Amino acid sequence: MEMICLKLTTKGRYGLRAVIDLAKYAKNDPVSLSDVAERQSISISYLEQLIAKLKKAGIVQSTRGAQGGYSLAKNPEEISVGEILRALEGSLSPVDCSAVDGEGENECSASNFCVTKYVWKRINDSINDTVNNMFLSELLNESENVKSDASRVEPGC
Amino acid sequence: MEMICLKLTTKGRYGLRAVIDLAKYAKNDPVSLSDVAERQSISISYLEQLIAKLKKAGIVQSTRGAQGGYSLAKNPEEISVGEILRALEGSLSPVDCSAVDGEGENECSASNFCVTKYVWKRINDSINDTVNNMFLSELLNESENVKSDASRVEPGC
DNA sequence: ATTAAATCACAGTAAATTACTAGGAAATAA
DNA sequence: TTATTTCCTAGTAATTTACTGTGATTTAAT
Repeated sequence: MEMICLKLTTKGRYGLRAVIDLAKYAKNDPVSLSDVAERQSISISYLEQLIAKLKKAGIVQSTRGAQGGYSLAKNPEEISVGEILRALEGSLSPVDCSAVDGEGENECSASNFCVTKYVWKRINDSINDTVNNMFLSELLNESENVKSDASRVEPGC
Repeated sequence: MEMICLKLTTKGRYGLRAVIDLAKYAKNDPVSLSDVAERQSISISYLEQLIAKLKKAGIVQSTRGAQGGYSLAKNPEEISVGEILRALEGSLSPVDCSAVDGEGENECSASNFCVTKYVWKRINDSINDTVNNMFLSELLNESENVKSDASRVEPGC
């Protein structure tokens, strides 16, 4: 299984905000990226690139043309934070040693085994356990516990 | 409490290898950085910068002059992977929103609360739980379960 | 049919970060 | 005194990030 890459870049941060925005505003009709961009203070061009990754991963769906836009492709309880971040950030491990995911191909040979691999694997596992078990629905609930528009954020958050 | 930054850079990767190297080879006398550098295939200049961070953090100690070098400043069971990585990588959170560590100063105001903060906090907590509870002694044990020199690694691992 | 609104695709680019290298000063054992 | 070592600071090439720009394609509304 693929692993996510941290520290998170704007791809992951902005992209997650965009997904949350869609979950809140695209319940009936799709919403245009310009709407999302304005609400989230992200440029449309950049958002386009992020949403393309999300679409490719089957997280959002699009309708083209006027009055078109984007909406979620699945129910919020079926979308994990893990799949969102992986779609946006790519499949990089904290370190680029494929031994970490146990696929064995480029794995360090037994005669040259790395202890540090053990560390990266433990870190990876804990990150993935966390994000694969957090679902968009949980975030929406969290945001409703707060009075104001929880999808609006300070720059950098 | 400070949080570590992932994806890990060469600072964290090389630095952890250097600490493991010291744990294995500097049991009696300090070992010089040139020895560590050769064993680990890392340039001395670069290692000097990394070891300076480790010294500042109280993880290693130095003896200057000829026949000098470095050794651990504490017992392996007292040195967590978390403190090693934080010393090397700095205090960055996955995202640069200080609300994550709960210090409150730059915290997003309640009227502008971010849901995403909740996500970063959960990720941070899981990473830190993991690395703060892994100790150098555990890595040394792991490495002894493998026949060959476990502190030698492939480049990139 | 035309137009306006939207997705889609791809190329380029300034700024920041990473991963080093270089040069030398200071300390100390032999 | 000399060789060996830590210590300190500055510089720099390569890479990555975080965008912007241009334009084609699709479609609803008029």
